[in-house]
Amino acid sequence: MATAASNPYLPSSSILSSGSIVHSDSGGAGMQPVGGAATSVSSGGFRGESAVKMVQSDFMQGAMAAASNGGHMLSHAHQWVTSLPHAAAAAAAAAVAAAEAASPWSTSPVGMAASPQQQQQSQQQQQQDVKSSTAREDLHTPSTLHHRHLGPHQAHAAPWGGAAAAAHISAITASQQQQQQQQQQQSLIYSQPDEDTPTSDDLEHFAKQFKQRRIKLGFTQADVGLALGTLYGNVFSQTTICRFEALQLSFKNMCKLKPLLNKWLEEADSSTGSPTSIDKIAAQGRKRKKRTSIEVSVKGALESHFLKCPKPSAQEISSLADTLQLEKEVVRVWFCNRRQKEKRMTPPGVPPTPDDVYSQVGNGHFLVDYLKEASLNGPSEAGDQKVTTATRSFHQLHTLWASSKTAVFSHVVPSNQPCELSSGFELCLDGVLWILTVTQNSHGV
DNA sequence: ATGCATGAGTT
DNA sequence: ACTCATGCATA
Repeated sequence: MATAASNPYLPSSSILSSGSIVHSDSGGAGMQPVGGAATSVSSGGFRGESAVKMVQSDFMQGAMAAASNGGHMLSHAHQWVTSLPHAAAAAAAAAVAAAEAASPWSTSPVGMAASPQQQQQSQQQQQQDVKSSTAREDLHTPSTLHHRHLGPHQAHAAPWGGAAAAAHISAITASQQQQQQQQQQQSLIYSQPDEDTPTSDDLEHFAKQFKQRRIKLGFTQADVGLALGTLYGNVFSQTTICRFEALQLSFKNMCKLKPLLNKWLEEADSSTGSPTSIDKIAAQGRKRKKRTSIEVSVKGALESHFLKCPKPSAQEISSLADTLQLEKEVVRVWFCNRRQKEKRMTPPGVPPTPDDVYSQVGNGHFLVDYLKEASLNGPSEAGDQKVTTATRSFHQLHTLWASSKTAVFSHVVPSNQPCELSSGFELCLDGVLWILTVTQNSHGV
């Protein structure tokens, strides 16, 4: 398509000037204090607001998508192809065949005509999600939400709102319809005895338990992925398993995978011996475009734009790409991924509560404290002990912001272009706009 | 564990 | 051109 295929990507080196790129990303992951920090942070915010339980039943789409996943790798070959497409193709083909034959979802354990009772506390304003032109009115879930003190721009789409809104299963029964709009803020969720569509809490719990058992049984995420392939014909990567455990998939996606993982779990649980004979699937044949590493400052600029406009037009993307000296395609993809990130289960979009705002950032301190301290220090001069605090707060802040783990930090936006050695960030807390600036040796707020 | 990427399916 | 499910490659 018009996407990658047509673009003459540079094999490796220069996408930007030169050494400017490299490193960067790691900010989010690498800087996390301890392994699992990300999880705890996100789940914390999640639970805090968990009055909203989401349930939904349409995973059809997901199933279809999954079914096709085995095939995409053998579709075609091109510029980046450099390695053995054959073996891979064969393997893939086999996988596809298996998948089609098995079609685990045809007899899916999950209720299919279930209740589309999900709704979200969304405030999807200019969001597009309204794909279900046919089915029911949509959920503009209004009033019930907390307001967000982020005045200006749009609120980000609700975490799962997008997907939820897509609910199209038409087998809605009158009785079910009504409940949708209500029960949001109520923790009272009728939980059907059956394991129909799980609630977000169910998923969270399952994921946690799954991970625990998996580790106890001595399996790696990759192992599970492969096992799923041999057992049900659908191979999954370590990445996917990882994301499942970390609740970093869309709600719908989580629902789709849960049954499979659950099966695996049961099986692995019982057969305490050597699992099935799984041979590794050869590495993929088709070579991807070299992963572009986007500079922090550039990333900040992108983030900034994203907050203003999550869905820039082609034109805007072009100019933005031009400004940042990035390929248009890279920018486009960045936005796509960024949007997708907003929709993951780990709730970036949950309305920030005061508690969130004052959430701890480490060392027993609170973010706001850091900011205040920093502000007292004022636009300090040289690097002293005092500045250290500000510095650290900034780093903390930046780290959290970079990883976008919580709603609070997602409001932190870079405010200026990286033409110099300084970079600025704005943070809106309780209606107060904070602007942090960092320069070479001094740090001011 | 996560950033950038691909591709099928939609709109 | 977008969304969504996924994953290679990498920090």
